[in-house]
Amino acid sequence: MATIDLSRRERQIMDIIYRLEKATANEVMVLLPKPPGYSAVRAMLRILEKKGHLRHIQEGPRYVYSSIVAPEKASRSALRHVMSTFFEGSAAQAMAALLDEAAAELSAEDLDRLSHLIETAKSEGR
Amino acid sequence: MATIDLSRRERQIMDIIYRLEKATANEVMVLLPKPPGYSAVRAMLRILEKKGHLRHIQEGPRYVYSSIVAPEKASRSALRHVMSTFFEGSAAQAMAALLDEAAAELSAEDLDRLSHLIETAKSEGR
DNA sequence: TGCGACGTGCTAAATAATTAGCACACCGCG
DNA sequence: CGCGGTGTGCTAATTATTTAGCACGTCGCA
Repeated sequence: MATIDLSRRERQIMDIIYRLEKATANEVMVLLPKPPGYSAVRAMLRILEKKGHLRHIQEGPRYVYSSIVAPEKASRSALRHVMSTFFEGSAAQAMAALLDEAAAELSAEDLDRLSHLIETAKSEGR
Repeated sequence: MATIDLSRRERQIMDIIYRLEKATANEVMVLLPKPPGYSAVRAMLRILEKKGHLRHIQEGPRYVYSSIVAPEKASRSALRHVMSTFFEGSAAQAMAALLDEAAAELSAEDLDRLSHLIETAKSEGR
């Protein structure tokens, strides 16, 4: 169920596919650290599919792979994992760190939107 | 520089050590998924130390391992990694997801604190 | 038609990760 | 003392991962 029991290459490939949403063997290959040969990548994709992490559709002549679990769901468990590993499971701490880390790249609009989300959460939480 | 080129066991062990801040071989072992034998764990710790990911101090009769990079720094890059993998590099999107995912477990105080942090960020960002 | 570029699957070899085992040291205590 | 428990390091074997190679199919085009 989790990225926690994937091998190194498997994890690297899953990351790429999450980032791209869908990808061919070639696209995966070029993004891989220390890219192996083409058939190595294809073999890994086939393994990941057999293990139930990926599916493929045939698009024209080639396979396009995508994740079985919805990106949104995967992102949630990635966030949970970071929370539990580094922030004692606290979302508030994680958000604070995120805010601090990325403050420079957040626009005023981003911040307004976030304020608004928080206000909404407050009123719902009562 | 990142967890991205650790093997599966190495990653699992680093996660545990980040979570605990510091840990002995025994502590690591019991938390490991499908725990291997004791000497397997010690071997991995030694390898991680040699690779420069861990250091140890001798505490009484045994070694206590901790991360070389400060937990705070490690958490930042973990967050960045999640951001770039799942949220197109956007901290705002990541925070929104975090808020949504964990809304139920956030107290009113948490939310107030976050509002305040955001206000601060707004005024600084001008 | 027939060749080259590109796709696939499968398999076996090379490499890396993971593990257990042995040898030894130190301590506390009957 | 001397033995059991717990710690360490190192090494070699097992097991898993990762890779390249081969055989084959399809398409487009000279």
